[in-house]
Formats: sequence, C-alpha cells, structure tokens
Amino acid sequence: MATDSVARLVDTGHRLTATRRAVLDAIARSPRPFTIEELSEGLPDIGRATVFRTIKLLHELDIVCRLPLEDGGVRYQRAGSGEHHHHLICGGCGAVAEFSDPALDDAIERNAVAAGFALDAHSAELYGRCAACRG
Amino acid sequence: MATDSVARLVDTGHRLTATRRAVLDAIARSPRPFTIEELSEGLPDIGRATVFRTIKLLHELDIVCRLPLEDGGVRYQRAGSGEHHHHLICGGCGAVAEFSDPALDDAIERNAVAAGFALDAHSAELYGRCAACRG
DNA sequence: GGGGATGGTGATACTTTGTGTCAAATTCGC
DNA sequence: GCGAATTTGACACAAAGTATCACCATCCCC
Repeated sequence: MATDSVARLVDTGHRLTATRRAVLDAIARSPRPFTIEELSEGLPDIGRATVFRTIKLLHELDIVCRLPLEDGGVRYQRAGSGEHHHHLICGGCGAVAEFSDPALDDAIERNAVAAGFALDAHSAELYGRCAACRG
Repeated sequence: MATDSVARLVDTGHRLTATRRAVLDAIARSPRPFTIEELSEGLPDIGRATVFRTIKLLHELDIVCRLPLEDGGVRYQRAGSGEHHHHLICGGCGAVAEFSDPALDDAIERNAVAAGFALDAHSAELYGRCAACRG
C-alpha cells in the first residue's frame, strides 16, 4: 500500500483511518487511471462523498494526480513520484506517461516573465496515441 | 460583431441565425472572460441549452477559447486570433494574456516523441498574478 | 417570392461531478 | 480507557453540461 503515502498523511496531521487505508489500497491496485465513480464502485462500504473527500485530500498531498482529459472529463492516478511533472495521455487505451522537462518549465517561466506575470502554477497536458496504440 | 466570425460560421456550413448573432454580439461586448451562466443571464430571451450549444460550436470553430481555471472552473473568451496559443490567467483580476511560443511547442513535441507518442493536441495554462495585481 | 428540406431553438428533464450539513462513529494522545 | 477532535455516511443540494422533442427559422431551388 505505499508506506510513504501513509507517512505523508500522518506527517501532515491527518488521521490514518480504515477508510483511508482502503482507498489507498484500491488506488495502489488500480492498473489504470480511474474516475471517482469507478473507485467508489470498488469500495461499496465507503460513502461516495468520502471517496471524493479522500481523493481531494490525497491530491493536495500529491499522492494522486488529477488528469484533465481532452474531452473535458477527469481521471485520477497514483502519482509516480511526488515531483513536479506533466502527463502524456493516450486517447486510445488511456495509458498515461509522466515526464518532467526543465526546458519545458523554463519556456513556461520565460513567457510568464515576458508578460509581466508572477507565476504561481501551471499545467500542461499532452494528448496523443501511445506506441502500442499506433500498431 | 466580428465579421470574420460570421464568415467562419457560414463557411463551415452553419446557419447565421438571430440567436447566434446575439451570442456573438454578447461575446464581443464582454470585456472579461465569462462563464456560460453569466452569458446566459445577459441573454434572457435565449435558452440556456442553446447558449451551451452555441459556445460549444464557437469553440470548435476557434472563435472562442475555453479557459480551465486553477480551481477547476471554466470560463470562455473570444479568441484573439484563430492561431494556436496558450493562456496566462491572473488569479487576482481574472485577466487573460495570450501568447504563443515555438520553443514551448517544440519542448512539448520533443517529449511526446521521446515517449513514443504521436501527439494530437496539447494544452498549457499558466496561473499567476498580472503586473497590475502585484501592485 | 414561395415552398420545403434541413438545421436550429426552447423547454424541460436528466446526468455527472462534486460540495455542504449534521449526527454518529472512529482515532489518537494521554 | 477516556475525551477532544477529526472523520464518516447519508442525504440533500449545486454547478455544468447533455438528450429529447415539438416547433420554428433559414437557405436553396424553382
């Protein structure tokens, strides 16, 4: 179940409850990005609102990441690392590859500065077809 | 009202109706990015569903662009040009600056290739504070 | 200019995704 | 084990958007 996720929860002053364990477990077992609805179906003893709250919390702690899809939908996924990264999302199979690239972040920062903005955050999502789906 | 928007509508085989004129007009008059709800309030004789449909159409035609906000909300804005671009969104006043940067697009393309993806589309949104809001 | 096929509209109901509330249950530090 | 504080589940609600369907407007052809 990812001991470091547990540690991160506790270290930030949150309680480690049976419910949260169950959610973390379900996430760890999920081979693909999931919707809240899917996750909730797999956890019939846990209230839907609680699943939403828990994912929101895990997202704030960078334990899961939010994937905005091309069609406007949203899926979630266990974060590979706690580090800043971006996503490549396959429109065929839904697979997600994470990457980070200082050159990309630099380009973003440079544009913000050029426009006189103080940058707080940014998002970058790439949509395409993975190698397997191009076959 | 932006004659080229009208032209783009007609050229793509859509009809120029009084309703669409009214929506285009309202958009042209809007000094800031707007929500569908706000737009709809300003057009009381037009059904809410129609406003959604119209904005969806205008978005497909690149006449308006969709702004995903940091908090998960969405606003829309008349597209400055029909060209590919990215957004800088001010969390203070809601102002939006558009920019395009081949270096950024290159970095994105390079990462897709490196991961074996054929890129279809991408999005990049920058969130921060504009010069005026930093005081 | 007068149909008529096609496409657009409005009303309404519904779906999806997510939040607010509150009493009951659980956790953690002692 | 006890009590304060947090978490939970159920439920109602909200926001954003879609489906349906009867009616209406537009455009094209004559």
